[in-house]
Amino acid sequence: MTLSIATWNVNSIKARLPNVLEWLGEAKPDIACLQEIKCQDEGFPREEIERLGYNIETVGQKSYNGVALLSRFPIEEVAERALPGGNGEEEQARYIEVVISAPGGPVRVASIYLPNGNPAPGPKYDYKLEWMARLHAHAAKLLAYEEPLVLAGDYNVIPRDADVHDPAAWEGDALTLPASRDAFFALQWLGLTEAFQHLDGRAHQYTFWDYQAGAWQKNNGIRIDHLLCSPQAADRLKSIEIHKDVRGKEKASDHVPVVGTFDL
DNA sequence: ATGGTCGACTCTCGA
Repeated sequence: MTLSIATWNVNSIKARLPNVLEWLGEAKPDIACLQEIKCQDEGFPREEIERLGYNIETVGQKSYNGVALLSRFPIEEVAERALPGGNGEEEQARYIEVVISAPGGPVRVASIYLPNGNPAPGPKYDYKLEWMARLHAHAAKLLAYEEPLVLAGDYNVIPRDADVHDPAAWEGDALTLPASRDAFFALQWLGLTEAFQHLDGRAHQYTFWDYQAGAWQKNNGIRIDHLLCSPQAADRLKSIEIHKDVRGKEKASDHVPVVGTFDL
């Protein structure tokens, strides 16, 4: 039994609905983690997506951020609607974690929109690092369950120089700063496996191309959308694919889907 | 080439 889990920063679900429906219809992921839905829960186009056979949970926010989780299989529990460890009130909509009743057994999946952090240094960068520290603490707790777990999303971290077209152009950016990379690798040292590097690892395989300056046409991209897997998920990971062609469509998001398949 | 991309929204910010 194969289970496919995708992540895609759609950059507004309303602006992207035709693209999202087309892609879901073709790729047919079992589970899809969406980021930057940029709408409140009541504004999410549920019916159109439910019609394709998905159960839906959202954590929305007006104008900015917002995450969603789509699943062909029942969502038996919404474990978290925010990343634990925050101080509540000004919480941004960047995290949802669910337990899905997949045919091969339960799988815990989170849709993650990690703060961008620019400009760095500054309060936005501090918030990014604080958020990553909270994610580290929460992931440590989840790993103790020793269950299949996939933390999928826009991490806003370029792991290696090989994951950016021009490392010099990104020097000093919050997506490549050593503290950002250190925090990202600290998640892996906990025991999480980054699916792309584990199975593929090729240089210059990107998941984001800026709208500006002809970045897509010049293939000036970066790889910032990742699947992090617990040992119980990584052991069953069979493939990882970046759906690059999606970036070339009309009205494309600046990110493309990344899809992992598992024998689960 | 005196602009340069998009999306949400009140007009300017975030990415």
